[in-house]
Amino acid sequence: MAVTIHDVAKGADVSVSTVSRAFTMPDMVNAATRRKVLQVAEELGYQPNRAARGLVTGKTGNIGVVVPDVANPFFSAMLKGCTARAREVRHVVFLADAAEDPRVEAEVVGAMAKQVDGVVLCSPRMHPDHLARLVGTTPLVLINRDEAGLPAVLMDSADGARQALEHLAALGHRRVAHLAGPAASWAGEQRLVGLRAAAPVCEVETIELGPFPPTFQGGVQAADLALARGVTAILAFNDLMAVGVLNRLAARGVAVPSDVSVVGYDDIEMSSMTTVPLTTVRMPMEAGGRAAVDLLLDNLDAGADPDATPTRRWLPTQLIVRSTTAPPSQDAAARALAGR
Amino acid sequence: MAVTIHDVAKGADVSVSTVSRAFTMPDMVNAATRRKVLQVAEELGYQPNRAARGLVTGKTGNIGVVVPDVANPFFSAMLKGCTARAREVRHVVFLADAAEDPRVEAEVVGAMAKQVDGVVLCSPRMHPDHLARLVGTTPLVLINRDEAGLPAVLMDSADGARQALEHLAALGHRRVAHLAGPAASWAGEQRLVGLRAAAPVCEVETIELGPFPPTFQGGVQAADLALARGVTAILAFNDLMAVGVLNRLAARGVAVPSDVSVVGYDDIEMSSMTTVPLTTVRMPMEAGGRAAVDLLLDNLDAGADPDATPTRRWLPTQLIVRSTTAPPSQDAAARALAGR
DNA sequence: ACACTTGCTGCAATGGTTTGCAGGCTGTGC
DNA sequence: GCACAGCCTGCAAACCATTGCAGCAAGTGT
Repeated sequence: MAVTIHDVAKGADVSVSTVSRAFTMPDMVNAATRRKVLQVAEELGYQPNRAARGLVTGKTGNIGVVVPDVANPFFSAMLKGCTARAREVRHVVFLADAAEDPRVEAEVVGAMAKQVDGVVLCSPRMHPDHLARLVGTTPLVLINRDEAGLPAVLMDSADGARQALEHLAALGHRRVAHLAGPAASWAGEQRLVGLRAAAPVCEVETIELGPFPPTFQGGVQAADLALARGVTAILAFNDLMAVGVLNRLAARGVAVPSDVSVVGYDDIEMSSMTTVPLTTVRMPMEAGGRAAVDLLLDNLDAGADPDATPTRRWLPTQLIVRSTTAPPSQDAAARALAGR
Repeated sequence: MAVTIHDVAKGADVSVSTVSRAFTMPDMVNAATRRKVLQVAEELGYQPNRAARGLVTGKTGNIGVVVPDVANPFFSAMLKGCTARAREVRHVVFLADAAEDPRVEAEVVGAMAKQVDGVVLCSPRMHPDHLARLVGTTPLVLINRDEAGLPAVLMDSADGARQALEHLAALGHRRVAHLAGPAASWAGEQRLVGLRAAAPVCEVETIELGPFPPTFQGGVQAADLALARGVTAILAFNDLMAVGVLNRLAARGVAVPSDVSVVGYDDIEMSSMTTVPLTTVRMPMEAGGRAAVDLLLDNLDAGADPDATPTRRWLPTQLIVRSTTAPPSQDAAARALAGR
């Protein structure tokens, strides 16, 4: 049924080798022959079977991507970057959704390992030991996790935290809550180190709350706790949580940004669509996806070359100031000062 | 590097045939032998190369999924359904993002055709002719598009429109705007037919506006047009647009739902997170993805069996009433009656 | 003791592609 | 007219797994 290289060979009256070369090493075949082959291939709608190629060359032209949850806008944006870049370099992507389960993460890379040239692991939650067992199975690139000798694309979350805190400090906030996400999150850790480093120099007191689930509901839940600590500003683990905070605040009648300022992380699409658009630290999600496939491919080319191997690629983050941050009102500031 | 069936065979001191059978036809091999083989395989971390299997059996255990845009929550939910179901039936998915470009759609299915058992096309925008050319290349299943003899999973958008309109009519609305999405959308057409059928029986006058881009901005833009026509309710093509409408309405100081009611379609996550939660027609996106892979697999099993082939699978839609719909205020109703 | 069935196992062919090697043809320089 | 180089091209092996067929040993029935 499907048209193979043999059909093309027959049609162009050459051997399969020639057809193969016409595609993969064009200047080794006579121009006229090549034209003929390509034309026949076109007519027949022939496309080489990458799987078969993979068997012999070890390079399939496929790359795998594993995400904890495709439906999470943070990861779907990242995935978008991966697919877009992959297409540009004529690769195809294998996708696996780990359903937020660390065990399936390991399992799925096993399932695709043989069919891909390498795998991009987006914010893997899996245990370091499991990760270690995967090394050697297939080339790996991590996004937002820094482990052993593995190449990784890292977003400068710590610096993002600094930017956010400086912004709040400049507005006059002196007491701000930080809502942590999942305990196992590398990005979360980074934010904490950034925050702790910046707090003294900004002269602001930070109240660390959490961990909370990094969801809308997590934000709703956290908002009340933050409020109880009498802060004038809230730094949420991500935009989803920030939106939850916003909602809860509105429900309780506290005005944003006059009573309380709110800052998120990520800058997902939704952030600019809220009734009062969200100030947030933009994470370069799509760029991260692109960078990861580039890194993967670079490492593949480098081959066994020992000194050209694993690298980290740092991507900058940037504070996007919108409308949920402003100087605290007199009242709010006073209450915060009272430390209530 | 990678461990092959030969390594296992050597390790277990049997032939490759036996190893192969131990995996694919377990009861054809002696229990003791099988145990040994499986154990060695486990130790070595062996996983069969599905690509190689595909070459000889014609069944790779991979399925392809093509979406117009992974970052669109509607499609990422659908994709989630596909990956989840695929995993349950021990398949792996190939993903392609067509970047909303009808031409890439065709191209990418070509690129994966040989490596997958079949392809799920989510709301393909491509021209019927191109679609026709793809048939025969590889088994296909459509989601939200009804074409020629192709198997498809269809969501009952028309009925959703009816539900929405009946709801509004019952609340007392007599003049409602419908904001159309992209002209080429099958779902969009369906909604219109549902709407036009329901309007007379509900005794409501519908104002058809559009097409608009199915985005937040599209909604912002459309809101003013709808307002100018003096309607008391707005039916938006999807939730993204509905949120845009909500935003614009808020900006212009018109109260939702007292002045104007708003209804969306899809029920993406965001819909329940808006300051006033959105009433919307839920589309079973994840279920649609799951149904599509089931349909694909069923058709594959049916094989060439001619009467067991293409089918349509209809999925119901359901109105989710939240807080953006209510009876129109006296004022609003009067203005609408005046037809302004 | 014999023929026959049953249950396992191995051999070898198969699938689509790439690639090292060798062979053929043409052209060049003397 | 000859040797030699340079282009092209084809042959055949290799990659990893599956599967029809045949072989072999043990068990069954008489």
